[in-house]
Amino acid sequence: MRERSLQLLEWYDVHARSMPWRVPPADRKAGALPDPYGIWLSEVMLQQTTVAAVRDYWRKFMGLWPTVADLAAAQDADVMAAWAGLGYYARARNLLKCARAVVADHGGVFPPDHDTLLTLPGIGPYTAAAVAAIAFDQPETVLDGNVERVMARLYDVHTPLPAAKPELMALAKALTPQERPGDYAQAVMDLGATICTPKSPACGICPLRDDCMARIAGTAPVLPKKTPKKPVPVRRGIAYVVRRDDGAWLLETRDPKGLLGGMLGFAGSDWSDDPQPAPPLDAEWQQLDATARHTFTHFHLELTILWTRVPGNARPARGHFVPHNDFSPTALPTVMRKVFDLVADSLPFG
DNA sequence: GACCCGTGGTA
DNA sequence: TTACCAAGGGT
Repeated sequence: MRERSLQLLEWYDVHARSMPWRVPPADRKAGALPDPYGIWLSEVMLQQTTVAAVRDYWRKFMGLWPTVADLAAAQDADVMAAWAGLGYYARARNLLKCARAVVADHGGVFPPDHDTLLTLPGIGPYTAAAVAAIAFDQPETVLDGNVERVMARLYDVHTPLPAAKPELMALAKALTPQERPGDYAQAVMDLGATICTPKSPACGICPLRDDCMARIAGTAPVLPKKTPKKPVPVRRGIAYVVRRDDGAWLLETRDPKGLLGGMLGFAGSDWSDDPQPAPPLDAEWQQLDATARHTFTHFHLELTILWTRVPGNARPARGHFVPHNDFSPTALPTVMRKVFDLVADSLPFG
């Protein structure tokens, strides 16, 4: 067991990917550790999200809020706007809750142990282990999609996910070394991301190829097995775009719970098989030729766009007018950004 | 365990 | 174009 983890660490010493939040293996071996705040921020952003998508957001957040105390003191709307486009917006809401809990309950310092980290909002089993291992070099075992795949192949596990998780966790734990656990955690994930990939794994250049039971059995490309997913339905809806004569846009902050919770958006109907009209004010609505299409995790959405212009004395039943100069489309979640772009492309007042 | 929750890249 | 997939967490 120890042999395999050492092979992986030697591979990582040469092939570690460079990331803005990462301390390279040479520096860690010399005793350097990363800022726990930056590691926590990166791990939350990386939940179900690719490294490529995270890089710029991480830099932006570190520039706007360099410490956990800065983030804890930020306005909710500013954080949600900065997160716009990254998805899974409950992460941003929990990010703020967590930062404020660290300041209020832990003296503004991230706790180093797994069990205490686990009590914080937005930190689950994976992120608690990742922060403990990467930021504090604790011998915790991370189990993410990469590690699941590497373990399933290394030991030729055919039990489908997610039922296989306990088994894969036990295998991953047995492989975790006491030396350099932080580098080891990152090494397994780098291996999964670059060599032991979901499709067409590069077994020929894998540092664990001689030990890999799935490679020997020829089953690596079909592992890990997964229980089939349900088909995603199509839902429809109506988006109402209102432009006031002075250029202001009618927007609303969505309910903090549920889909796109806490994010800015245009007023709209429900999203369902048979959406009911729900205009935010009385007006002569014009239908846009184009339809906004967007796919969420569990359904496809087709949005009909109705637009209108209203005078300065208009009083909407829902939402609020945002002056043209205060409005930034980048603060919108992607589906609302698509609506905005279609309106801007089709109408003279874009 | 089941379900909800975004987005962009890739084949 | 469709379907899968990515450093998961909350309920």
